[in-house]
Amino acid sequence: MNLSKSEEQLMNYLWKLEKAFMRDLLEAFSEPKPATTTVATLLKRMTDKGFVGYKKYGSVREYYPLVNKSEYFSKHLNGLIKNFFNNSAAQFASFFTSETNLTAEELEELKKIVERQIQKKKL
Amino acid sequence: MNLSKSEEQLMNYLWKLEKAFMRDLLEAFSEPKPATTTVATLLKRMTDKGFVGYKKYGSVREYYPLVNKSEYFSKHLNGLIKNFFNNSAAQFASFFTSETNLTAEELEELKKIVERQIQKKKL
DNA sequence: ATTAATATTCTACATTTGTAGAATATATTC
DNA sequence: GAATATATTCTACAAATGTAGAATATTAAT
Repeated sequence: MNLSKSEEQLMNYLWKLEKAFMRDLLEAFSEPKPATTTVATLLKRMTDKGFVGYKKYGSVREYYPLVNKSEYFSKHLNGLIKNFFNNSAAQFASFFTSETNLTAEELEELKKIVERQIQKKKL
Repeated sequence: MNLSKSEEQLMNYLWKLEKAFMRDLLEAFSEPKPATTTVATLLKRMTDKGFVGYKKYGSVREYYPLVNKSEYFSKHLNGLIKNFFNNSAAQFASFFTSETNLTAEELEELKKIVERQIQKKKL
């Protein structure tokens, strides 16, 4: 089961807040904010799908993510990679660096990151 | 307007084939293949959405992509990046290298790619 | 306690998506 | 040309999604 676009957006707020009451989530949206009931519906669906949990304080719920962002994201990314790059992460990486316009600094940064990864592998 | 999951899959075959008749597309699917009408419906929707064009040969159509794969993909990716990484490609890159498990060779390859990009920037 | 604000549940409904049958048009083969 | 295979159009329908009103429960404020 997967999150839909708007569920994903809400999930993002939840990841950022780490835990949140309805109020907090509504605040997170920029204008025009969706109706409370809309958010409630989404939360219910997300809960049903197993992406969101909550703790009850009286009758009010404090929601929190049940999946962590990088986990979710990397699954996503792997799907994309599989779908578009015959499952080759390297092929994707190549595409990524040429198509995403990183600045010189970002590229240097990326290079360092890669080097660090290489070092790690060598241990 | 965006492609749905199964439209995307079909689009992938079309990108690979560059141009194709109904028959070719059906062949591209692995078992269990969808019904011809299913593919036809998808093609019609994709045509309506402006992602696919065709040339008529008599009454039969040879379909071809109207958007190119990297273009489509990079838009996609940018969406993801915007959505998950506050629009920072570098942040994404960092995530990517640590989460996607590239082999040592792939990392070296990636490093070269990045270096090449850096060189390009310097010109 | 009464009122006002909020949260939750239920219900609803238009769109989009996944999937394909029926009917029809066309092309191919014997 | 009759039979067969194939493509296209039309119609259909269930599930998922985006969105929210109505009703209700709960909490906070006066």
